[in-house]
Amino acid sequence: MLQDEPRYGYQLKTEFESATGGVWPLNVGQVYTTLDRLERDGFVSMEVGDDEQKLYTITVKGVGELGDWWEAVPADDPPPRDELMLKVLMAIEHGPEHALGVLTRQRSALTSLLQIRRRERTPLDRSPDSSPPTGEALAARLVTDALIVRAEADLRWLEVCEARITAGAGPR
Amino acid sequence: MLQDEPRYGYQLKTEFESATGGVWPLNVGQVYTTLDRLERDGFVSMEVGDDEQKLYTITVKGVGELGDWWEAVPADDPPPRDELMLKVLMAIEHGPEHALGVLTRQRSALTSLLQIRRRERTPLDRSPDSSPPTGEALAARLVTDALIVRAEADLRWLEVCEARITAGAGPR
DNA sequence: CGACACATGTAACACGTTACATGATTTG
DNA sequence: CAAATCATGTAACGTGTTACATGTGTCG
Repeated sequence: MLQDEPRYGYQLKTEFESATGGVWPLNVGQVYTTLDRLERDGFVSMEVGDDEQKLYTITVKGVGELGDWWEAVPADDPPPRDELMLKVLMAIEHGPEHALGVLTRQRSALTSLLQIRRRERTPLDRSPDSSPPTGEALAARLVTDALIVRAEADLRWLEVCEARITAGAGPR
Repeated sequence: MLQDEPRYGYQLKTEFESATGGVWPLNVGQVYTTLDRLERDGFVSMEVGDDEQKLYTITVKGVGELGDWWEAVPADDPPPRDELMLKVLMAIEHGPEHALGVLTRQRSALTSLLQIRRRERTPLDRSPDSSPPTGEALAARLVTDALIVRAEADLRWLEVCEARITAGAGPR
């Protein structure tokens, strides 16, 4: 956001929340601690205006870092410790029976969660001439879409796991 | 793991790594700090054997907590702060042109990453009578599967984002 | 005999996060 | 005038993570 133009701390909070469709509430305090740390590392600089309020500006170093961030694809080596994966792997370690129990429970929980999310997904593109969503509505919609797509992926993965486990444990 | 039977700290490290197919290396030090914290919270208890070595046992309280964990589906409210989502939403905030650039770059990066992973996926189920993978091999395979499925989901999502943005910015 | 696995820990840091405290300005 | 919004911060905590230090046993 600072790349756009300098901002106040509080402003960053409100704009962040509107940019993310209100799904990610942000404690203001965290904005200030983060800004302090960014300043410590030389990524932003701060100046106090006549009104005692603090304007934060991104530095050259900060712009460079940001450029890298825009390009970077979220790292994967080692793969991020994911709770679901961990849970399934540990369940397997615990024995196939236990693993199957955990898997089916996770699967049914995820299925109903998915249905809820599909229903929650704002159905705003009914008529063909309705204007596409913008701003906060768009952001909220995209987040929901992402959560749905990810849940579907997890579900598919759980099915793969079940298949592999029954294949390994059943007919042997 | 402790639910199975009491273990040494070092043992937890090695077993964790083998249970996760070697994809998640674990600093031993972390095992001990974590065990200390678990003991502090009353989830495990420790006793020193005659050989000066420390055996960690799960407590009743710990078993209860673990039971909850097995059942729980990874929380989602508010949705986890995800780097990719954040990046896309911030790119949109920055303007459609910038967003499209970021999106296509992310998409191509993810596509090639996906191809690499698909190739890396150990093709061990060639012959129909080969025994299914077990232990470490199974774990490693499942992790790869998960990463692939998730990457596919991210890719689909990126396409949805592109569609919505071009629909919102192009013909308007 | 030297390297490696086994085994245990400590100190320190960064980061995300929250609870709390304070004051100015705007608006119903 | 009271409540909400704007605006700024601090102290503290928990956790993930690493670097470092130390010692025993075993095996080629």
